[in-house]
Amino acid sequence: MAVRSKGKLQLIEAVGNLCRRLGLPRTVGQIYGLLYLSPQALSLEEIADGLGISKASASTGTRQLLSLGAIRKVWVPGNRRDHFEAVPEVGALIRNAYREIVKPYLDAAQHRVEEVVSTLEHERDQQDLDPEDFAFCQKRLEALARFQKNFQSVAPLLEKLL
Amino acid sequence: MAVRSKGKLQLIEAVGNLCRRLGLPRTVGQIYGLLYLSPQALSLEEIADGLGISKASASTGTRQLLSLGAIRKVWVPGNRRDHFEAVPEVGALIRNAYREIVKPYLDAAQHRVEEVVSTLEHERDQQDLDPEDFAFCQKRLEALARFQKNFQSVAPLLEKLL
DNA sequence: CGGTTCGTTCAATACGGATTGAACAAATGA
DNA sequence: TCATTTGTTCAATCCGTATTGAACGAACCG
Repeated sequence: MAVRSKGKLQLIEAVGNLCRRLGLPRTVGQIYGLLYLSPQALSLEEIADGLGISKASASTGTRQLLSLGAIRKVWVPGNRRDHFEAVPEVGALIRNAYREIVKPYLDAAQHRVEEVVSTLEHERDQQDLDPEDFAFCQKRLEALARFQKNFQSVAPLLEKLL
Repeated sequence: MAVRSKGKLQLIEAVGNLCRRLGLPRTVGQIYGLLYLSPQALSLEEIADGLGISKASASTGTRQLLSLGAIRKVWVPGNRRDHFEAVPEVGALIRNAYREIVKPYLDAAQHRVEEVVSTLEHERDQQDLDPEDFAFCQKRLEALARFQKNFQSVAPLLEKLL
């Protein structure tokens, strides 16, 4: 049965839009919003009906949310279906997302900048890159690496504060 | 003339991908990457040629970057064309983006949560929402508002550290 | 004034990824 | 064992938006 409450729909829509901004499917946010305001755990079918989306979307959406640690699968006695409930600690979710997604990305980025520098060095040695041009790029890339390093050093503190 | 250096292309691609993740057009990131590693300011046509994109894309892309404060328009003596250079202080760019984009969004979100609560109160009063259900939602939304408030209070500190 | 050179705008297209329907697999119960 | 319920997978579709070509306007030059 579709969600009737106008207020709940407002929140569901808002979380959906937030997820879209963050590069996640809108349905993922909608599912989390629905569960966040649901006193009982909901089955896949209840989620799909509640939001007016397909069972397939509900299935993939819940799986993404599970892998993000944003929802939990709970067992409802006397019921074969899977049921889901929201993990309501939003701060913990963000900390986790940082550790699992942002942090690894930043580490990879650091490495990528180093690769670029060594590629440029190689090109300079092969006379494929003007030395002056190289010097300029090196300066810029070093500044970038400095920034990244500084960012990574304050990140743990930041993680605590959330 | 298209960019030849493999190293520069690596960085251009990386910044393009980063922008895509952030919900910005890939070309915007590519333009910034190109300018970030360019000793001289470049004209629109040089940007378009260098990246193999259309003049139209270069035009809209530079405008977005200008509005973000990520590039500057510079005047090159004896040349009618507009020229662009990167603002290389990445930290300042991020701080600015936070102030201009993230902060306003968070403020609006705070307000939106309050709206949801009042909508739900109204629905409860109209017997459209079960009182127990309402109480649960209220609890959840209050927790959410608390989190937002806490986040906004540490944000200024965070801004300093970057 | 024409004729060029530039930059912007906008309707049309292209593209990536979200969403879905249908087929499938797994588990349950008669 | 077969029928039913439930969840997943995947190719096909849909949709939003990035990108483009072409037309336009503005500034400049002879």
